[in-house]
Amino acid sequence: MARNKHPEQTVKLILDTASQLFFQKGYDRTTLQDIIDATKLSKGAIYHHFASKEAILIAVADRMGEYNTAVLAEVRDRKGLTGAEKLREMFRTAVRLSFQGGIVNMLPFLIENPKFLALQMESILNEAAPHYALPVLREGIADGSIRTDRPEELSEVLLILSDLWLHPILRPSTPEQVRARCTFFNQFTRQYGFELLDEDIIDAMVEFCRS
Amino acid sequence: MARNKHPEQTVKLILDTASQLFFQKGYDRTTLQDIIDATKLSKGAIYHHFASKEAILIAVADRMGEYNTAVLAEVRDRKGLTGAEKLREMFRTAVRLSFQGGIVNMLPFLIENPKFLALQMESILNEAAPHYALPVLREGIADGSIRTDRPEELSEVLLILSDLWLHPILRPSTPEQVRARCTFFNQFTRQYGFELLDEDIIDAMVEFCRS
DNA sequence: CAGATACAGACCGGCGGTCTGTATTATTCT
DNA sequence: AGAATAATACAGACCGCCGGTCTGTATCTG
Repeated sequence: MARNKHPEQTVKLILDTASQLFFQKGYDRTTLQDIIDATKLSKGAIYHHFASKEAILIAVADRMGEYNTAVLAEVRDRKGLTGAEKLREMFRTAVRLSFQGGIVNMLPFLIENPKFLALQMESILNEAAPHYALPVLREGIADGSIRTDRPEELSEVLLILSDLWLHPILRPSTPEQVRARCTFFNQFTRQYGFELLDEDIIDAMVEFCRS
Repeated sequence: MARNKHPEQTVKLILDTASQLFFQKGYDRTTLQDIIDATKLSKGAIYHHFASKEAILIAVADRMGEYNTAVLAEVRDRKGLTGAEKLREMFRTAVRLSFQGGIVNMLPFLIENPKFLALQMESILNEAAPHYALPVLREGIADGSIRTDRPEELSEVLLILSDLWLHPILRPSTPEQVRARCTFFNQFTRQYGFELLDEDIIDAMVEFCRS
């Protein structure tokens, strides 16, 4: 085939295959030849759709990010919930997302490939915090379910702590450590009038650590 | 010269040159040829002292870490200070270290080279928190200058927040943002009975952001 | 004088990336 | 409508360079 009628399918194939390989072996250890072999495409095909190997990585990250933010946006725009309730729901879905299917398999990937860690920090501070957590915090302040005079900073700290500290994916932890961190996190948020982690989520995180 | 009487000097030369290059161009973009050109050594010499390019990076990181922890250990073991005072002193020296001479030049380096970011997170959670912040926190609890029932978690959160969130080095920030974050951070620690950032440090951070 | 040490530098496989070629589709012109 | 032309979607040979190895050699130590 020389001119495909549906090049988007080829792009999707490349992205799917590449992300799988990145997860398995890490970005550095995945060569273009690996992607070529797995997709049975040619080097020309891949470089026709992507400018570089790193462009593939960024596209993979973007696609993941878009899915996550779409889910978060849905919660943010839901009606009939207080700010605190929305925030709780966001955390629930974020944890659920990360555990089933999605980010779970990234364990070795994230560790092996710090480039992603940096991208994630960037997306936390430039996307998730200002566009998703912050408006919900503001709602919570308005409806009285959240108390703080610095929502901007609180939104950043909440996400930094949950993603980089609390989330057990990033490092090996014992169940006790996970529980202790969750308790501390709840103590922290209680200061602002709300609590995000209930027993269900904590159990899910603990359970994940066992495996 | 074929057999040097002081090979340690060669190692130091490699480490000094490499760290400088890593800072300037980032690890990935620094080639072994760059190091060879700058040191005027041969490839054989470098691979005689280091097993790989990454081994050089790790050695550079280790050397920096050793210097930092030595300074922190000195504060930790000082006599005649309360726990809260020691913690404050640790933060002061950490900021001072990072601004004058040391980590300042790492700005593009850390951003360009996420491998270091991962190493830093590891060292925060495995070294700095348990061995330096935690004992000081315990002292503070004993002498009444710090109040918390979860010193382990607090030590981790303090360092995560200060290093990855508060520290302006990692991302561009306006003076207002820096001040707001510092205020939030002080509000946070006040909850545990102490305050870490005084006007001097905040001014130093703001000043740094201008340049 | 016999290792062991501290280099020097040619050499190599493989990597990311480029470049040219070609088949197929879309567009334009008459 | 249909031929000419351009643009697209690949294929795959090719290239420069990079990290790493390997052999050779001069100097020091025991």
